[in-house]
Amino acid sequence: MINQVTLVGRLTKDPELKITQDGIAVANVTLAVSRNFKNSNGEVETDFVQCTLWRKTAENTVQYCRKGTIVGITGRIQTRSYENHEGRKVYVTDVVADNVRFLSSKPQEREEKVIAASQS
Amino acid sequence: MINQVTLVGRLTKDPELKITQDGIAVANVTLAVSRNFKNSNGEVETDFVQCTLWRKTAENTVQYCRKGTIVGITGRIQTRSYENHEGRKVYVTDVVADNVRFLSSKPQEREEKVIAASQS
Amino acid sequence: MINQVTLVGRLTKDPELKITQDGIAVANVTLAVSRNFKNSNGEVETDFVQCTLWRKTAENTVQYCRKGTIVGITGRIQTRSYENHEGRKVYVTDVVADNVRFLSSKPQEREEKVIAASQS
Amino acid sequence: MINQVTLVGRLTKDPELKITQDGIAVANVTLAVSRNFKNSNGEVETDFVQCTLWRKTAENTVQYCRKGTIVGITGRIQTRSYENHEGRKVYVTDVVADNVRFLSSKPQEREEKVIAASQS
DNA sequence: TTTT
DNA sequence: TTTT
Repeated sequence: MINQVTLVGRLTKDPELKITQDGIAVANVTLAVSRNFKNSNGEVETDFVQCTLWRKTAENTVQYCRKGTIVGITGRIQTRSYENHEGRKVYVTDVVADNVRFLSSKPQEREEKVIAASQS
Repeated sequence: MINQVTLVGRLTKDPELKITQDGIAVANVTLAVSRNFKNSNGEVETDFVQCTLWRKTAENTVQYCRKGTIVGITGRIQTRSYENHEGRKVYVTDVVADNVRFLSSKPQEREEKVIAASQS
Repeated sequence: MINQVTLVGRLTKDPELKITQDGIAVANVTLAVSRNFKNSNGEVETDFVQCTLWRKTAENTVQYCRKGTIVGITGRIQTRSYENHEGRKVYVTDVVADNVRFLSSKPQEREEKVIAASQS
Repeated sequence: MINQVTLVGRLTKDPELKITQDGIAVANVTLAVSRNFKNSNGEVETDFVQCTLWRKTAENTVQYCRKGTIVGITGRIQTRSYENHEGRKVYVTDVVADNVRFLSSKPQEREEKVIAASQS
């Protein structure tokens, strides 16, 4: 069967690396994907799509991308469920990336931004 | 920006037509998409993906498809949010179809199944 | 950058396995993909798309598929060029598969068909 | 059946508008799509994919894009055939776009470049 | 809440 | 919880 997703959009935040209990690198990012048509109010709507990146893909994205970077992601849709603190089953759907491409010109390094911030 | 999904899988239920307050036909279906590799326990895992179909697409799917029909869907991922009865914001993610293709041999009509059931 | 193709269609012929000079298995197949709208003459048009399968993917397809089998292929578009016998450069475009899924019910074995043919 | 292509790459030339005999706008462009892995010589290979754009899509692309612009195209693969001047059948495969997105920062206007050229 |  |  086929489950294939292609996204191009902007990162809504600086991506952050987490490490699972098994020592595997992960990053959860959300992509802002603006549509190319306007709704009845003349506004461009944008979809916000959650994505999960693993290992090298996560590490590279955290290293090379920032809030606002345009990124191309291919992967598949996945729904996981867990029990919340009230014992209710909660469903979470996201795109598990198998590939991430960096499409916008190299963003500022974090260091530079920190310096810039400390000077303003 | 790009937000493009292609799915091929089986309907987990007979699809049902609903009509919105504005008189528009909708159907919510879920697709069982088995992966083509096995997990560490040697089992084929399957992803369950929720899809929303509108108008003619909804009507045709309800008319021609049944539980188990193999269906190809193209569309885009969308996340909506609403407040649940406890006033908490709940996020729901699904695929809004722009096209549905019927890929398995014509399934039994509902009538036939009712007859078959009443005879067994 | 992104180069991603998803096809679902029928094999136009029984697939055949070839072996390259380096001993690698290949199969060249063409997929008949009918469109889901009619042209101005009320006919459903169909696109014929050439695909190249390598190694295990080629072997499995040759083993499990026949003319008419519905198959889902994901891959990328590639253009190769070569000089023909007249020294003219010829360009050939096809889809290099990274994945093939078998979507139609198991087709007849070749042996069975041979037997059937010899009995008719 | 399904025939779906997603490309992100750079235009190899300034796109040009042509008008068919029926008065319809067309543009033929080719996209340079670099792969994200290296071949055995350590080089990044790039695929060159021909695309055909129609009407508004053609007009907008010619107006807003230049050689080098990063562009996202969705569409379907199509093979046409024609007889060449020697009476031989020639097959041409390209991607017929149903959507084009402009992904790189606004490129220079053609006028500006002409001015710049005339001043250097 | 899951399909063959 | 949202990006330019």
